[in-house]
Amino acid sequence: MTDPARHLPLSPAVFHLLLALADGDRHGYAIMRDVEARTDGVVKMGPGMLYGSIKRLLADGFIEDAPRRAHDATDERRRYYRLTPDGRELLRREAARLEAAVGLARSRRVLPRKA
Amino acid sequence: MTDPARHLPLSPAVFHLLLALADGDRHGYAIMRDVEARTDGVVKMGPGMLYGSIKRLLADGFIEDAPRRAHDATDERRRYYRLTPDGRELLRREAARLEAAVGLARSRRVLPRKA
DNA sequence: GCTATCTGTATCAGAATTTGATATATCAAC
DNA sequence: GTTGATATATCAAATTCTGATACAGATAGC
Repeated sequence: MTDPARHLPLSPAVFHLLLALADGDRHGYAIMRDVEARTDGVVKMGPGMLYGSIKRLLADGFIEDAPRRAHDATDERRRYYRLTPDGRELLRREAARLEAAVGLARSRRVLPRKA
Repeated sequence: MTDPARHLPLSPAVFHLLLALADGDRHGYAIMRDVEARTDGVVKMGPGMLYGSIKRLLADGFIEDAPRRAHDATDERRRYYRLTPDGRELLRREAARLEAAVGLARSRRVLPRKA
């Protein structure tokens, strides 16, 4: 298993890329749309960022190719990806790190105290 | 005022750099120690990252030089920084973004539901 | 006094990442 | 059949990050 700590912290783009795969396999373009929609356009995913990050995550074993889903055999072009167990663990750790960062921001009064 | 949205999202290092200044002025080396301590070493701040980011943040008006504090006039070398109002706003927005990202992670079951 | 280590600021070259454009092709709608 | 959205992919240039280096004052131990 690739040591996850060496890959932390993740860039915002990579975090959201992995997060887009957390609740089901997606192809590249769908990842891109998901990320921009869920972050209200704050995190932008051009094709360079998208396929560059995918290539690296594949090489590091955090995502892998997923078999084409039956219900959209319509579009031949699509290439689907899924999280590996390592990828899910990496994402979980990064999410925990972000949670801690938010807690720090709260304790330093950058964010209001939680209701 | 520099449009804050253009600078979001922040890199983890820059976020923690600003956060280190949120509860009081600090000099470079103290920022470095604060960041590494508060993130348990996950976010590493070498001198390149530190002074490179400081230079950019000064140029963009998110931090500024602070007058030397009276109680440590002992060390002549130190150069203190403080957040500008824009810097504080930028930090607040980034913290809000992280909070939203954590919420997303929770809704996708990457993190357990909040106790 | 001497020396080692820590503190402190700063820059630089090389590596890695990100941006933005470009290329190519399929698909859906009209 | 033409347009625009979908889809994957690569590339050069810009930016950012890493790790080393440099320099010097402070501190602690011997």
